[in-house]
Amino acid sequence: MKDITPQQNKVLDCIKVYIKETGFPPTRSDICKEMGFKSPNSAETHLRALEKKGFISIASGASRGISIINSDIKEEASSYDSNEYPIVGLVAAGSPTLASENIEKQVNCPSNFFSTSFDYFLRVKGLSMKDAGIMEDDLIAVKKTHDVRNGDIVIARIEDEVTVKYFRKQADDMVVLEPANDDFNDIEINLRNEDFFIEGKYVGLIREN
Amino acid sequence: MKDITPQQNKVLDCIKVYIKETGFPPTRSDICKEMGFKSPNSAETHLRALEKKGFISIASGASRGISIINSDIKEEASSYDSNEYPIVGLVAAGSPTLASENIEKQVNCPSNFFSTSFDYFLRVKGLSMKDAGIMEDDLIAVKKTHDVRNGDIVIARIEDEVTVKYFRKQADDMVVLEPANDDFNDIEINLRNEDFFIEGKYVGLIREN
DNA sequence: TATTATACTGTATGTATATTCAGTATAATA
DNA sequence: TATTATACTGAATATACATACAGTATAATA
Repeated sequence: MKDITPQQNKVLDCIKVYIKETGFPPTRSDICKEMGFKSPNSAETHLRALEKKGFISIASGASRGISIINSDIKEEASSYDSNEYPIVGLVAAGSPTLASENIEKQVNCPSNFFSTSFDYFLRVKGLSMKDAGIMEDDLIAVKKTHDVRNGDIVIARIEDEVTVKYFRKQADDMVVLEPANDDFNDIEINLRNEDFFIEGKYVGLIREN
Repeated sequence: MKDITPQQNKVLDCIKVYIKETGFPPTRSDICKEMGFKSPNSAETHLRALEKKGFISIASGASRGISIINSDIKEEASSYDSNEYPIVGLVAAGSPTLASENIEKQVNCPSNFFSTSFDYFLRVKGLSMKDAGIMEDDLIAVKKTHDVRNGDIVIARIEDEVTVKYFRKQADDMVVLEPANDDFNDIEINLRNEDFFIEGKYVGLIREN
Protein backbone atom coordinates (compact mmCIF):
# COMPACT_ATOMS: atom_id res chain seq x y z
CA MET A 1 0.00 0.00 0.00
CA LYS A 2 1.44 3.31 -1.03
CA ASP A 3 1.23 6.48 0.98
CA ILE A 4 -1.73 8.75 0.61
CA THR A 5 -1.18 12.05 -1.18
CA PRO A 6 -2.20 15.34 0.50
CA GLN A 7 -5.02 15.86 -1.96
CA GLN A 8 -6.31 12.32 -1.54
CA ASN A 9 -6.18 12.84 2.20
CA LYS A 10 -8.31 15.95 1.81
CA VAL A 11 -10.86 13.97 -0.17
CA LEU A 12 -10.83 11.22 2.46
CA ASP A 13 -11.34 13.77 5.21
CA CYS A 14 -14.13 15.38 3.28
CA ILE A 15 -15.87 11.99 2.99
CA LYS A 16 -15.48 11.39 6.73
CA VAL A 17 -16.88 14.81 7.57
CA TYR A 18 -19.79 14.28 5.20
CA ILE A 19 -20.65 10.95 6.82
CA LYS A 20 -20.34 12.45 10.27
CA GLU A 21 -22.63 15.34 9.39
CA THR A 22 -25.27 13.58 7.32
CA GLY A 23 -25.09 9.96 8.42
CA PHE A 24 -24.51 8.69 4.89
CA PRO A 25 -21.66 8.87 2.38
CA PRO A 26 -21.42 11.55 -0.32
CA THR A 27 -21.99 11.18 -4.04
CA ARG A 28 -19.28 12.13 -6.53
CA SER A 29 -21.13 15.35 -7.02
CA ASP A 30 -21.22 16.04 -3.28
CA ILE A 31 -17.47 15.58 -3.11
CA CYS A 32 -17.06 18.04 -6.00
CA LYS A 33 -19.07 20.65 -4.13
CA GLU A 34 -17.01 20.19 -0.97
CA MET A 35 -13.68 20.11 -2.76
CA GLY A 36 -14.45 22.67 -5.44
CA PHE A 37 -14.08 20.27 -8.37
CA LYS A 38 -16.01 20.97 -11.51
CA SER A 39 -16.16 17.46 -12.88
CA PRO A 40 -17.54 14.37 -11.15
CA ASN A 41 -14.69 12.47 -12.68
CA SER A 42 -12.28 14.34 -10.42
CA ALA A 43 -14.01 12.78 -7.46
CA GLU A 44 -14.22 9.44 -9.24
CA THR A 45 -10.50 9.17 -9.86
CA HIS A 46 -9.70 10.14 -6.29
CA LEU A 47 -12.12 7.54 -5.04
CA ARG A 48 -10.51 4.89 -7.21
CA ALA A 49 -7.09 5.87 -5.91
CA LEU A 50 -8.30 5.73 -2.30
CA GLU A 51 -9.86 2.35 -2.97
CA LYS A 52 -6.69 1.05 -4.56
CA LYS A 53 -4.71 2.16 -1.53
CA GLY A 54 -7.13 0.49 0.84
CA PHE A 55 -8.60 3.51 2.59
CA ILE A 56 -12.14 3.05 1.35
CA SER A 57 -14.24 0.44 -0.36
CA ILE A 58 -16.67 1.24 -3.16
CA ALA A 59 -19.81 -0.81 -3.71
CA SER A 60 -20.22 -1.18 -7.46
CA GLY A 61 -23.42 0.21 -8.89
CA ALA A 62 -24.71 1.46 -5.59
CA SER A 63 -25.21 5.14 -5.04
CA ARG A 64 -23.23 6.58 -2.16
CA GLY A 65 -21.62 3.16 -1.88
CA ILE A 66 -18.50 4.42 -0.16
CA SER A 67 -17.41 2.96 3.13
CA ILE A 68 -14.40 3.99 5.14
CA ILE A 69 -12.08 1.18 6.05
CA ASN A 70 -10.97 1.08 9.71
CA SER A 71 -11.62 4.77 10.05
CA ASP A 72 -11.65 7.11 12.97
CA ILE A 73 -14.83 8.83 11.84
CA LYS A 74 -15.47 10.02 15.35
CA GLU A 75 -12.04 11.60 15.53
CA GLU A 76 -13.31 15.05 14.71
CA ALA A 77 -16.54 14.40 16.56
CA SER A 78 -15.12 13.97 19.99
CA SER A 79 -14.10 17.12 21.76
CA TYR A 80 -12.17 14.99 24.18
CA ASP A 81 -9.18 13.27 22.68
CA SER A 82 -10.84 9.91 22.85
CA ASN A 83 -11.92 7.55 20.16
CA GLU A 84 -13.86 4.44 19.53
CA TYR A 85 -11.43 1.75 18.53
CA PRO A 86 -12.55 -1.56 17.04
CA ILE A 87 -11.48 -4.80 18.61
CA VAL A 88 -10.66 -7.23 15.85
CA GLY A 89 -10.57 -10.94 16.47
CA LEU A 90 -7.41 -12.70 15.35
CA VAL A 91 -9.33 -15.15 13.21
CA ALA A 92 -8.00 -17.58 10.70
CA ALA A 93 -8.48 -16.01 7.30
CA GLY A 94 -7.92 -12.71 5.63
CA SER A 95 -6.78 -9.30 6.64
CA PRO A 96 -7.81 -8.43 10.19
CA THR A 97 -8.71 -4.88 9.34
CA LEU A 98 -10.95 -5.38 6.38
CA ALA A 99 -13.48 -7.90 7.59
CA SER A 100 -16.16 -5.89 9.39
CA GLU A 101 -17.74 -9.09 10.64
CA ASN A 102 -14.58 -9.68 12.66
CA ILE A 103 -15.13 -6.62 14.80
CA GLU A 104 -15.94 -7.81 18.30
CA LYS A 105 -16.94 -4.43 19.59
CA GLN A 106 -15.80 -0.85 19.80
CA VAL A 107 -14.00 0.38 22.86
CA ASN A 108 -13.51 3.92 23.96
CA CYS A 109 -9.94 4.86 24.57
CA PRO A 110 -7.99 8.11 24.63
CA SER A 111 -6.25 8.46 21.29
CA ASN A 112 -2.97 9.39 22.96
CA PHE A 113 -3.21 6.43 25.28
CA PHE A 114 0.02 4.93 24.05
CA SER A 115 3.06 6.92 23.07
CA THR A 116 2.46 5.89 19.48
CA SER A 117 -0.93 6.38 17.84
CA PHE A 118 -2.74 3.23 16.84
CA ASP A 119 -5.61 2.10 14.67
CA TYR A 120 -7.27 -0.90 16.22
CA PHE A 121 -7.06 -3.58 18.86
CA LEU A 122 -6.36 -7.18 18.03
CA ARG A 123 -7.41 -9.96 20.36
CA VAL A 124 -4.53 -12.39 20.75
CA LYS A 125 -4.96 -16.11 20.27
CA GLY A 126 -2.35 -18.57 21.45
CA LEU A 127 0.77 -18.22 23.53
CA SER A 128 3.45 -17.86 20.88
CA MET A 129 4.49 -14.46 22.31
CA LYS A 130 4.24 -15.50 25.94
CA ASP A 131 7.79 -14.53 26.88
CA ALA A 132 7.15 -11.01 25.59
CA GLY A 133 4.29 -10.82 28.08
CA ILE A 134 1.63 -11.20 25.40
CA MET A 135 -0.90 -13.70 26.65
CA GLU A 136 -4.00 -15.32 25.23
CA ASP A 137 -6.97 -12.93 24.92
CA ASP A 138 -4.84 -9.84 25.49
CA LEU A 139 -5.72 -6.85 23.37
CA ILE A 140 -2.78 -5.50 21.47
CA ALA A 141 -2.90 -2.00 20.05
CA VAL A 142 -1.95 -2.12 16.39
CA LYS A 143 -0.66 0.76 14.34
CA LYS A 144 -1.17 0.22 10.64
CA THR A 145 2.23 0.69 9.08
CA HIS A 146 4.74 -1.00 6.85
CA ASP A 147 7.66 0.76 8.41
CA VAL A 148 8.91 -2.00 10.68
CA ARG A 149 12.40 -2.73 11.89
CA ASN A 150 14.23 -5.80 13.04
CA GLY A 151 13.15 -6.63 16.56
CA ASP A 152 9.75 -4.98 16.26
CA ILE A 153 6.74 -7.04 17.15
CA VAL A 154 4.63 -7.04 14.01
CA ILE A 155 1.21 -8.18 12.94
CA ALA A 156 1.81 -10.06 9.73
CA ARG A 157 -0.25 -12.00 7.29
CA ILE A 158 1.17 -15.05 5.58
CA GLU A 159 -1.16 -16.28 2.88
CA ASP A 160 -4.46 -16.21 4.80
CA GLU A 161 -3.08 -16.51 8.30
CA VAL A 162 -2.57 -13.56 10.61
CA THR A 163 0.09 -13.80 13.26
CA VAL A 164 1.94 -11.72 15.83
CA LYS A 165 5.71 -12.23 15.98
CA TYR A 166 9.09 -10.57 16.23
CA PHE A 167 10.18 -9.31 12.82
CA ARG A 168 13.60 -9.93 11.38
CA LYS A 169 14.65 -9.28 7.80
CA GLN A 170 17.32 -11.84 7.04
CA ALA A 171 17.94 -10.96 3.40
CA ASP A 172 16.30 -9.01 0.60
CA ASP A 173 13.94 -11.86 -0.09
CA MET A 174 13.88 -13.53 3.32
CA VAL A 175 11.95 -12.58 6.44
CA VAL A 176 11.98 -14.52 9.69
CA LEU A 177 9.13 -14.27 12.18
CA GLU A 178 10.30 -15.25 15.64
CA PRO A 179 7.95 -16.27 18.43
CA ALA A 180 8.67 -15.45 22.07
CA ASN A 181 8.12 -18.97 23.29
CA ASP A 182 10.51 -21.92 23.16
CA ASP A 183 7.65 -24.26 22.28
CA PHE A 184 7.25 -22.54 18.92
CA ASN A 185 9.55 -22.47 15.91
CA ASP A 186 10.72 -19.56 13.78
CA ILE A 187 8.75 -18.98 10.61
CA GLU A 188 10.89 -18.35 7.55
CA ILE A 189 9.24 -16.60 4.64
CA ASN A 190 10.58 -16.47 1.15
CA LEU A 191 9.18 -13.22 -0.21
CA ARG A 192 9.52 -14.46 -3.78
CA ASN A 193 7.02 -17.25 -3.61
CA GLU A 194 4.94 -16.55 -0.53
CA ASP A 195 2.11 -14.10 -0.02
CA PHE A 196 3.43 -12.03 2.88
CA PHE A 197 2.03 -8.76 4.18
CA ILE A 198 2.80 -6.55 7.18
CA GLU A 199 -0.52 -5.46 8.63
CA GLY A 200 1.01 -3.28 11.29
CA LYS A 201 3.09 -2.86 14.36
CA TYR A 202 2.48 -3.67 18.01
CA VAL A 203 2.51 -0.44 20.00
CA GLY A 204 0.75 -1.35 23.23
CA LEU A 205 -1.21 -3.86 25.18
CA ILE A 206 -4.31 -4.02 27.32
CA ARG A 207 -5.41 -6.91 29.48
CA GLU A 208 -8.71 -7.27 31.28
CA ASN A 209 -8.86 -9.52 34.29
CA MET B 1 -41.14 10.34 20.98
CA LYS B 2 -44.05 8.09 20.16
CA ASP B 3 -44.04 4.36 20.56
CA ILE B 4 -42.54 2.25 17.86
CA THR B 5 -44.44 -0.77 16.54
CA PRO B 6 -42.73 -4.19 16.45
CA GLN B 7 -42.64 -4.14 12.66
CA GLN B 8 -41.22 -0.63 12.55
CA ASN B 9 -38.64 -1.71 15.07
CA LYS B 10 -37.65 -4.56 12.78
CA VAL B 11 -37.24 -2.12 9.91
CA LEU B 12 -35.19 0.21 12.10
CA ASP B 13 -32.98 -2.68 13.19
CA CYS B 14 -32.58 -3.78 9.61
CA ILE B 15 -31.40 -0.28 8.67
CA LYS B 16 -28.91 -0.22 11.55
CA VAL B 17 -27.55 -3.64 10.61
CA TYR B 18 -27.27 -2.59 6.98
CA ILE B 19 -25.30 0.52 7.90
CA LYS B 20 -23.05 -1.44 10.23
CA GLU B 21 -22.32 -4.03 7.58
CA THR B 22 -21.93 -1.86 4.50
CA GLY B 23 -21.04 1.56 5.89
CA PHE B 24 -23.93 3.27 4.13
CA PRO B 25 -27.73 3.24 4.51
CA PRO B 26 -30.02 0.97 2.48
CA THR B 27 -32.31 1.92 -0.39
CA ARG B 28 -36.05 1.20 -0.19
CA SER B 29 -35.35 -1.80 -2.36
CA ASP B 30 -32.60 -3.03 -0.03
CA ILE B 31 -35.01 -2.87 2.90
CA CYS B 32 -37.54 -4.87 0.88
CA LYS B 33 -34.97 -7.60 0.28
CA GLU B 34 -34.05 -7.74 3.96
CA MET B 35 -37.63 -7.62 5.21
CA GLY B 36 -39.23 -9.71 2.46
CA PHE B 37 -41.43 -6.92 1.12
CA LYS B 38 -42.46 -7.00 -2.52
CA SER B 39 -43.09 -3.32 -3.01
CA PRO B 40 -40.70 -0.45 -2.39
CA ASN B 41 -43.64 1.47 -1.04
CA SER B 42 -43.77 -0.88 1.95
CA ALA B 43 -40.34 0.34 2.90
CA GLU B 44 -41.28 3.92 2.07
CA THR B 45 -44.28 4.00 4.41
CA HIS B 46 -42.26 2.47 7.22
CA LEU B 47 -39.54 5.04 6.69
CA ARG B 48 -42.08 7.86 6.81
CA ALA B 49 -43.52 6.44 10.02
CA LEU B 50 -40.05 6.14 11.56
CA GLU B 51 -39.26 9.70 10.50
CA LYS B 52 -42.52 11.01 11.93
CA LYS B 53 -41.73 9.30 15.24
CA GLY B 54 -38.27 10.77 15.31
CA PHE B 55 -36.17 7.63 14.95
CA ILE B 56 -34.62 8.53 11.63
CA SER B 57 -34.28 11.49 9.33
CA ILE B 58 -34.69 11.28 5.58
CA ALA B 59 -32.82 13.58 3.24
CA SER B 60 -35.20 14.54 0.47
CA GLY B 61 -34.14 13.62 -3.03
CA ALA B 62 -30.95 11.95 -1.92
CA SER B 63 -30.43 8.27 -2.50
CA ARG B 64 -29.79 6.28 0.67
CA GLY B 65 -30.47 9.50 2.55
CA ILE B 66 -31.44 7.82 5.80
CA SER B 67 -29.70 8.69 9.01
CA ILE B 68 -30.34 7.20 12.41
CA ILE B 69 -31.22 9.66 15.14
CA ASN B 70 -30.00 9.00 18.69
CA SER B 71 -27.86 6.18 17.50
CA ASP B 72 -25.93 3.93 19.86
CA ILE B 73 -22.71 5.65 18.93
CA LYS B 74 -23.94 9.05 19.99
CA GLU B 75 -25.38 7.66 23.22
CA GLU B 76 -22.10 6.02 24.06
CA ALA B 77 -20.24 9.22 23.35
CA SER B 78 -22.48 11.31 25.55
CA SER B 79 -22.45 8.84 28.40
CA TYR B 80 -18.72 8.50 28.16
CA ASP B 81 -17.19 9.31 31.50
CA SER B 82 -13.47 9.44 31.74
CA ASN B 83 -11.26 10.04 34.67
CA GLU B 84 -7.76 10.97 35.48
CA TYR B 85 -6.01 8.08 37.13
CA PRO B 86 -2.68 8.39 38.89
CA ILE B 87 0.26 6.26 37.94
CA VAL B 88 2.05 5.24 41.09
CA GLY B 89 5.61 4.04 41.03
CA LEU B 90 6.22 0.76 42.79
CA VAL B 91 8.93 2.26 44.96
CA ALA B 92 10.56 0.81 47.98
CA ALA B 93 8.80 2.20 50.97
CA GLY B 94 5.31 2.84 52.18
CA SER B 95 1.83 2.49 50.84
CA PRO B 96 1.72 3.08 47.09
CA THR B 97 -1.51 5.04 47.17
CA LEU B 98 -0.80 7.57 49.82
CA ALA B 99 2.52 8.99 48.84
CA SER B 100 1.75 11.85 46.48
CA GLU B 101 5.39 12.24 45.65
CA ASN B 102 5.22 8.78 44.11
CA ILE B 103 2.72 9.83 41.49
CA GLU B 104 4.43 9.72 38.12
CA LYS B 105 1.63 11.41 36.25
CA GLN B 106 -2.09 11.32 35.66
CA VAL B 107 -3.52 9.48 32.68
CA ASN B 108 -6.91 9.87 31.13
CA CYS B 109 -8.81 6.62 30.87
CA PRO B 110 -12.48 5.68 30.58
CA SER B 111 -13.67 4.57 33.99
CA ASN B 112 -15.33 1.49 32.55
CA PHE B 113 -12.19 0.52 30.69
CA PHE B 114 -11.81 -2.78 32.49
CA SER B 115 -14.69 -5.01 33.50
CA THR B 116 -13.91 -4.14 37.11
CA SER B 117 -13.59 -0.56 38.26
CA PHE B 118 -10.18 0.48 39.52
CA ASP B 119 -8.47 3.24 41.46
CA TYR B 120 -4.96 3.73 40.21
CA PHE B 121 -2.19 2.39 38.04
CA LEU B 122 0.94 0.88 39.47
CA ARG B 123 4.16 0.72 37.49
CA VAL B 124 5.68 -2.72 37.80
CA LYS B 125 9.29 -3.26 38.79
CA GLY B 126 10.99 -6.58 38.29
CA LEU B 127 9.97 -9.75 36.55
CA SER B 128 8.54 -11.79 39.41
CA MET B 129 5.17 -12.08 37.61
CA LYS B 130 6.65 -12.68 34.18
CA ASP B 131 4.79 -15.93 33.52
CA ALA B 132 1.51 -14.16 34.19
CA GLY B 133 2.42 -11.79 31.38
CA ILE B 134 3.26 -8.94 33.75
CA MET B 135 6.52 -7.40 32.63
CA GLU B 136 8.79 -4.68 33.90
CA ASP B 137 7.35 -1.17 33.48
CA ASP B 138 3.86 -2.46 32.74
CA LEU B 139 1.04 -0.47 34.28
CA ILE B 140 -1.34 -2.60 36.28
CA ALA B 141 -4.78 -1.31 37.14
CA VAL B 142 -5.37 -1.70 40.84
CA LYS B 143 -8.70 -1.82 42.59
CA LYS B 144 -8.46 -0.89 46.24
CA THR B 145 -10.04 -3.76 48.11
CA HIS B 146 -9.39 -6.27 50.87
CA ASP B 147 -11.74 -8.83 49.39
CA VAL B 148 -9.25 -11.09 47.67
CA ARG B 149 -9.41 -14.79 47.00
CA ASN B 150 -6.89 -17.54 46.53
CA GLY B 151 -5.43 -17.27 43.06
CA ASP B 152 -6.05 -13.55 42.72
CA ILE B 153 -3.11 -11.39 41.80
CA VAL B 154 -2.83 -8.91 44.64
CA ILE B 155 -0.88 -5.79 45.46
CA ALA B 156 0.38 -6.41 48.97
CA ARG B 157 2.58 -4.61 51.41
CA ILE B 158 4.87 -6.51 53.74
CA GLU B 159 6.41 -4.22 56.29
CA ASP B 160 7.52 -1.38 54.04
CA GLU B 161 7.80 -3.30 50.81
CA VAL B 162 5.08 -3.34 48.16
CA THR B 163 4.83 -6.33 45.87
CA VAL B 164 2.59 -7.90 43.26
CA LYS B 165 2.00 -11.64 43.62
CA TYR B 166 -0.53 -14.45 43.51
CA PHE B 167 -2.41 -14.62 46.79
CA ARG B 168 -2.96 -17.85 48.73
CA LYS B 169 -4.26 -18.10 52.24
CA GLN B 170 -2.69 -21.23 53.70
CA ALA B 171 -4.11 -21.04 57.19
CA ASP B 172 -5.79 -18.56 59.49
CA ASP B 173 -2.48 -16.98 60.30
CA MET B 174 -0.51 -17.87 57.19
CA VAL B 175 -0.52 -16.24 53.77
CA VAL B 176 1.69 -17.28 50.86
CA LEU B 177 2.54 -14.88 48.06
CA GLU B 178 3.51 -16.79 44.93
CA PRO B 179 5.46 -15.24 42.06
CA ALA B 180 4.89 -16.29 38.46
CA ASN B 181 8.54 -16.90 37.73
CA ASP B 182 10.64 -19.94 38.58
CA ASP B 183 13.59 -17.72 39.47
CA PHE B 184 11.71 -16.35 42.47
CA ASN B 185 10.64 -18.05 45.66
CA ASP B 186 7.31 -18.05 47.44
CA ILE B 187 6.97 -15.55 50.25
CA GLU B 188 5.43 -16.94 53.41
CA ILE B 189 3.91 -14.47 55.81
CA ASN B 190 2.99 -15.16 59.39
CA LEU B 191 0.17 -12.77 60.10
CA ARG B 192 0.85 -12.88 63.84
CA ASN B 193 4.23 -11.28 63.79
CA GLU B 194 4.51 -9.58 60.39
CA ASP B 195 3.04 -6.31 59.22
CA PHE B 196 1.04 -7.43 56.20
CA PHE B 197 -1.50 -5.41 54.28
CA ILE B 198 -3.53 -6.03 51.09
CA GLU B 199 -3.46 -2.78 49.12
CA GLY B 200 -5.69 -4.05 46.38
CA LYS B 201 -6.34 -6.37 43.53
CA TYR B 202 -4.98 -6.54 40.00
CA VAL B 203 -7.85 -6.00 37.54
CA GLY B 204 -6.12 -5.06 34.32
CA LEU B 205 -2.91 -4.20 32.56
CA ILE B 206 -1.60 -1.64 30.15
CA ARG B 207 1.69 -1.73 28.34
CA GLU B 208 3.25 1.00 26.23
CA ASN B 209 5.80 0.08 23.62
C1' DT C 1 13.07 8.56 -22.99
C1' DA C 2 8.69 6.29 -22.30
C1' DT C 3 5.59 5.29 -18.82
C1' DT C 4 2.90 5.71 -14.93
C1' DA C 5 0.59 8.32 -11.16
C1' DT C 6 -1.54 12.49 -9.97
C1' DA C 7 -4.92 16.03 -10.79
C1' DC C 8 -8.04 17.91 -13.06
C1' DT C 9 -12.39 19.68 -17.01
C1' DG C 10 -16.35 18.35 -19.71
C1' DT C 11 -19.88 15.43 -21.79
C1' DA C 12 -22.80 11.60 -21.99
C1' DT C 13 -25.69 7.68 -20.54
C1' DG C 14 -27.82 3.71 -18.49
C1' DT C 15 -29.66 2.62 -14.34
C1' DA C 16 -30.33 3.00 -9.52
C1' DT C 17 -33.40 5.23 -6.61
C1' DA C 18 -36.84 8.20 -4.42
C1' DT C 19 -41.33 9.13 -4.61
C1' DT C 20 -46.07 9.53 -6.04
C1' DC C 21 -50.49 7.36 -7.19
C1' DA C 22 -53.84 3.63 -6.96
C1' DG C 23 -55.45 -0.11 -4.43
C1' DT C 24 -56.54 -3.90 -0.46
C1' DA C 25 -57.05 -5.10 4.32
C1' DT C 26 -56.98 -5.01 9.47
C1' DA C 27 -56.90 -2.96 13.93
C1' DA C 28 -57.22 0.97 16.80
C1' DT C 29 -59.14 5.24 18.04
C1' DA C 30 -62.69 9.25 18.44
C1' DT D 1 -69.70 5.08 12.99
C1' DA D 2 -66.21 7.58 10.59
C1' DT D 3 -61.46 8.21 10.85
C1' DT D 4 -56.81 7.30 11.39
C1' DA D 5 -52.69 4.31 11.80
C1' DT D 6 -50.69 0.12 10.39
C1' DA D 7 -49.19 -3.02 6.81
C1' DC D 8 -48.87 -4.28 2.68
C1' DT D 9 -48.96 -5.06 -3.39
C1' DG D 10 -48.09 -3.11 -7.85
C1' DA D 11 -47.00 0.24 -11.40
C1' DA D 12 -45.10 4.51 -13.09
C1' DT D 13 -41.70 8.27 -13.46
C1' DA D 14 -38.61 12.01 -12.92
C1' DT D 15 -34.13 12.42 -11.38
C1' DA D 16 -30.07 11.33 -8.74
C1' DC D 17 -26.00 8.95 -9.54
C1' DA D 18 -22.23 5.90 -10.98
C1' DT D 19 -19.39 5.45 -14.48
C1' DA D 20 -17.32 5.39 -18.94
C1' DC D 21 -15.06 8.14 -22.59
C1' DA D 22 -12.31 12.03 -24.35
C1' DG D 23 -9.13 15.39 -23.26
C1' DT D 24 -5.14 18.55 -20.84
C1' DA D 25 -1.23 19.05 -17.84
C1' DT D 26 2.50 18.13 -14.42
C1' DA D 27 5.61 15.44 -11.71
C1' DA D 28 7.75 11.18 -10.67
C1' DT D 29 9.71 6.89 -12.03
C1' DA D 30 12.03 3.23 -14.89
